[in-house]
Amino acid sequence: MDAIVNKRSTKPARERQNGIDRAIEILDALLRTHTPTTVGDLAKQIGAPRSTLYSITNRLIEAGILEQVGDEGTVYFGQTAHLYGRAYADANPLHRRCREALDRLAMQTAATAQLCALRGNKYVVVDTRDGTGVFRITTDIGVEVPIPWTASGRLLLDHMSAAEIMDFIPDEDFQLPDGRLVEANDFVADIARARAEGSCITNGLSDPFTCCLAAPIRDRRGIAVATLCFVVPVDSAPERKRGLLNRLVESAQELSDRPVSSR
Amino acid sequence: MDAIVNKRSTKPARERQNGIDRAIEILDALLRTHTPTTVGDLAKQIGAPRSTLYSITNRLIEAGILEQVGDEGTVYFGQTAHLYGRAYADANPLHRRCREALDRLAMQTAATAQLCALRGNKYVVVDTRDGTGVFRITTDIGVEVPIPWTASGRLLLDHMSAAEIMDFIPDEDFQLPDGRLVEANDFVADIARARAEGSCITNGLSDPFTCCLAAPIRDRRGIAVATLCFVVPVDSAPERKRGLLNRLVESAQELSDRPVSSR
DNA sequence: TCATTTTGTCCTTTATAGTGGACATTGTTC
DNA sequence: GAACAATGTCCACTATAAAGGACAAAATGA
Repeated sequence: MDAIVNKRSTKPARERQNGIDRAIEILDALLRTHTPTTVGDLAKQIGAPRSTLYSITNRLIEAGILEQVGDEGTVYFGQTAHLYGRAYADANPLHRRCREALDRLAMQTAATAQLCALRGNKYVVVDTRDGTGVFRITTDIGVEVPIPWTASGRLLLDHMSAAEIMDFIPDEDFQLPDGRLVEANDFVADIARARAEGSCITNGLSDPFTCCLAAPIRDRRGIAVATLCFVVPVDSAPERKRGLLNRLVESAQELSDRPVSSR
Repeated sequence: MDAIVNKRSTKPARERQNGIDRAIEILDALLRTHTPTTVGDLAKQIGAPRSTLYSITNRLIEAGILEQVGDEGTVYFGQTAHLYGRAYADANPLHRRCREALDRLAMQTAATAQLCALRGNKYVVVDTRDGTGVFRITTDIGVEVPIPWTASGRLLLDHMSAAEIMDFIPDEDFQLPDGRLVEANDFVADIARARAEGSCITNGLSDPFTCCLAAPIRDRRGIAVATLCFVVPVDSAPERKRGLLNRLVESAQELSDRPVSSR
């Protein structure tokens, strides 16, 4: 049990935690499990006293950030959390434009279109438009996934040196869900190739039946801050994949800031 | 979107506040102002020491719940807040179905369609599909509005007695933006009529140029937990308003059909 | 049926986080 | 250029919240 691993900031797990830290741990635990959870379970997961969690969850419930789900004992995100999130999405110009692009892409292609980004040293799906086809591939928004499992992840690291990359990614994240190991050298080479080509494709990487196509959205410094991504069955026709990738690259370039000419 | 009214305690304004309370005050202040704000401003708004807010905002920024906006000094909601909100919206079955209904309604009618609910003793827009017409009426999601200003508000209170209603709504909320006063008796009568008719229409109430049409989504106990709502120009043709209202009532009834609790 | 586990609440203790200053910078205004 | 207003950081003090149990009640299972 990897109880108190604070991902984003390496802070020494003290014996006595700050209430805000505890609250954040609760929220992140719920995001990770992606399902309503009892307070006792939460306490176990994050290694905190139950009494502490009861008082904090009650306060968060009172504020509407959490809600009691169903009739018994589990809590999950509440309506206030939704309002906070909408405030973010509405205020963030890049995010707004990406949403429109997703709408367009999903509408035109009937494939699952996603907006992806980093969260700490993991990959997350930030937004998605699920495709309409029979093979409706869906992904949970916000669930953290090891970067080497994804096409987007390769693009999102393409401003880093090999050393930085290896330092950034936890060793265990190179192991795929089926047990295979992604070789560090291959991974670094993948990233260089993705950067050179301005896109990335993976076939049956994190899942044997899916193909991921990704294109980077870059800020003015040229750093990939997010990716647009299609998820389609791995056996889709090559020309369809090519067509999808072209659309993706085009949209992602429109969303990118124009690069700043060297100083 | 629980039926039980979200009771957000009127804090006894102690001299020394809990960190979590402070954090919630920060988030709610940002939701209220609906714009990136400096830490100093936040401190002024919620009456807290700047040093405290700096430490709390920094922690929230570290967690991604807040983000620094632009290059200077202001903070606003961050990507993590968005992920929390999406987790809520995806997990809440009623919310999911309402989103689909909004899509349908907005698509078919080209009017602005909204999902509204109570938050404490205020009315908020929870979700919206902005219309495509020339008079594109938009509302900020999550901003609290006095209940008497709205058509939906009348439906959302229709399980309360007159005394409960008057106790629930702050006196000052009966004053409209233009200074007019909503008479308590009229308001209670409005609510009774809305309940009897199963819908509510207001013309030029909170804004002289808009007409609001609303229909209630009820839980199995018959309590209105949310409303579907159209916002159109006040001078729209009566037959159009009637048609919109019919669609609204129909959709809202479909959403009321099954029990709301998630299991 | 009894034995376990889980749940929610309550209490005491003590490490510490929120406070209210001070301080040096930086940005504004006149 | 001086006067003023914000910004971000730091520090010492002490009210208080997280901790760690204890407890009854409810749920679970054997």
